Amino acid sequence: MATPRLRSKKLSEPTIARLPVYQRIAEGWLNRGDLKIDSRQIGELAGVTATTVRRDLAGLGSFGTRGAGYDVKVLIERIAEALGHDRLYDVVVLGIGNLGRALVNSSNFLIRGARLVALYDTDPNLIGHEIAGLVVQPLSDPIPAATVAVICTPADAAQDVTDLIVAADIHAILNFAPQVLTVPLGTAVHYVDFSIELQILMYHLNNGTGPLGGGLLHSLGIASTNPLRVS
Amino acid sequence: MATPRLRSKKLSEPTIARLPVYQRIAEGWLNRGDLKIDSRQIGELAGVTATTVRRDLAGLGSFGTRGAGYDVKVLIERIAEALGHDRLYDVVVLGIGNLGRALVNSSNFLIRGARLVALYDTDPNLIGHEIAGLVVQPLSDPIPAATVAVICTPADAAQDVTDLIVAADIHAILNFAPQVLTVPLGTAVHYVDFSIELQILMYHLNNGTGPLGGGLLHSLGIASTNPLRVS
DNA sequence: GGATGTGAAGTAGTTCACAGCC
DNA sequence: GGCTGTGAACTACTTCACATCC
Repeated sequence: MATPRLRSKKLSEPTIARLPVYQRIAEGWLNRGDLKIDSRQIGELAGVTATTVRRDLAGLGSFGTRGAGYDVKVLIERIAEALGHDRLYDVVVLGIGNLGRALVNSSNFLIRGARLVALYDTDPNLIGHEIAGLVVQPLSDPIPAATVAVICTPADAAQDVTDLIVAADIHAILNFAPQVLTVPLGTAVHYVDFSIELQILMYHLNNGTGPLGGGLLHSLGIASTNPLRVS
Repeated sequence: MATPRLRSKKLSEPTIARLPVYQRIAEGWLNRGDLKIDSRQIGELAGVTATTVRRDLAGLGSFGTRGAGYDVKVLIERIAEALGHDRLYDVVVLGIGNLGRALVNSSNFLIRGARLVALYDTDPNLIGHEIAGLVVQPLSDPIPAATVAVICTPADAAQDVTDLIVAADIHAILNFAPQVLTVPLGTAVHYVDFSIELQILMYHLNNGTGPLGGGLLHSLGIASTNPLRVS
């Protein structure tokens, strides 16, 4: 058996969002020389229950050893496979302002499998300059048929840029502009919106869910020094 | 009746994340002079169903008019109330690299109610410089008892900075560093992680859920040009 | 003993369908 | 007519509890 090359049937959306966190935890563990980790340890560090961790990982095929936990290296590898890190992804970034520069220069943004292939902007002062090893191009240049486009433009430019992206036959967009995009059916858009994150925190501050309750457990979870529940 | 000052009992986590999107849509509507909007229109622009919009808004008290929709101004105001925008939030930002600068200079990050009160960094070249109207301070300076702390440091500095934040009696943290934080029970941490967003898109690219399926409908939803389902 | 993996139960969120009101 | 607001049905996710295997 041993789970064939078939990309594990279908993972739930929350699971997909947690896998990169588990992977990062495992990498930290590996760097410190630990070769085994169990679901309780992962759960504590990720801010979720051990059961959730086991269910998530069970979805990638059974590779844990009962009584011992998971082999850290295998864990990292399995998550990489599940997320598709074994393929190569060409990424273009449009809008090289502060945010765009922060992203392309960040050692954490482009993980294994992702490769930056082009940068675009409209600012004449930026065009021609080399950033992160690439020369910033004007938006009038043709956009290559990359895998993922990242939008870091101001909100009012985001839709125009999106139209260019769609015309370039790119079907996945990561949008940092605070602007809902209109795209043809078949193009995936994922939104990252800083102010929304701040507003969610603000809501919880007002309603005790956060500071007083102690168990926020958001999208990616909350870590606490008393990881073991009072039970 | 008319919903008293009581902060609407309790909103679900997904609802809270959608409200800012509705609000932004309403603001765009208002800027274009439209004073009425209905749940179907909001839903199309936000990438969710009209029913979901109505349920979300019903949680803020019944202020829609049957047959007509919602008054845009009232809608904006009600969401602001629900999210607690009528209070004042002091925000400190720690780590003024590219990302920190992008945030504090962004017109979208600090919404009504949020006020930037201090910036911190360790880089001697930055300390003393004025950014976004504030002088960057060294981390050795005392941190004021603000409402929210935003961490934009590299991953390896994040935990140290967190300890300073906790010592300063701040109970809400927005963390942009790719690092799970350990905080005392009672401190809310919300994570924003760019590489995770990219990885989620990559997963969907591999599994057809995104580009081929057409209906991603992520955390914040996907917009499509054919908003009406083929039904 | 100890930790995985998983049916079964529980909980949360979404969608349906329609009564109620404008 | 049209659109809101909501009980009821459904779907998705999490947690419990335990059989299973090292």
